[in-house]
Amino acid sequence: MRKGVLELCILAIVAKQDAYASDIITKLKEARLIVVEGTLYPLLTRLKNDGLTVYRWEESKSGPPRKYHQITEPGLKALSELKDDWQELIISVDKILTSPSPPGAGFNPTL
Amino acid sequence: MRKGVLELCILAIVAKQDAYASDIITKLKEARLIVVEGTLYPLLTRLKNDGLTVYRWEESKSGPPRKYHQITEPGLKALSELKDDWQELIISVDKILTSPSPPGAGFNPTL
DNA sequence: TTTAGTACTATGCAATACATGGTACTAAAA
DNA sequence: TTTTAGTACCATGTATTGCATAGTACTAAA
Repeated sequence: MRKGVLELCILAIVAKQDAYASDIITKLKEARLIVVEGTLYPLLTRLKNDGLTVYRWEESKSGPPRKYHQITEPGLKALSELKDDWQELIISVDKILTSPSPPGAGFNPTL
Repeated sequence: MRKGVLELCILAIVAKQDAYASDIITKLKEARLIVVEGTLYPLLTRLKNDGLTVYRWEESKSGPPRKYHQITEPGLKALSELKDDWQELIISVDKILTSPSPPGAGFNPTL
């Protein structure tokens, strides 16, 4: 139901600019979404295996080479669909949370 | 991360009025959230085991007795916290989706 | 007596997110 | 030179969540 929110965020990030894992974690953290390596790496592998992203290696002056992830055409399409799903979920939950209480509800002498 | 959206919806529904399983499925469906029995019953059991709801049996004229679920004080507290979490998640995802692209992003001659 | 409708329950599976630990490269400190 | 710290990628196991499937049990109508 609420499947793929993290996927949505990561696709959105790499759609804006190619990024490697630490980049992505930093950007998620800036939005107060705490994600750790153990979550992110398998997810990036999944996105690649599904053809939604590709990557290239780039050397770094301060450590091992970096895997820069880049979105593909199918990735852009998936991103668009995930955005729509997300908006629909927000609307659905909002309906539940704001729907009016029927008369008499909330009176629970036995609680 | 996005843990407990269904839990939020179900707590919100029973907080408004005591309900049994088919009631809840109907109300979720009205908000375009499709949930089946196999998902709902274990979740209702979990809520009860966590002390967030209690239930009472009521006889029915058309079938077996119904288990009416009712929210408890801890349940109301949990509902309030889940609502806050949900709002924060919406804000976080929105930040990711609307954050500005850095200069040069989107120019990918190798894609 | 059988069939249909309603409602609750049990079991197993797949996906998601996390914890944990490991590998490997660079550069600075001992 | 060797050790330590920092950066970055990867693998494995586990808990939770949600779903599929199948089964049980009660009532009422055919």
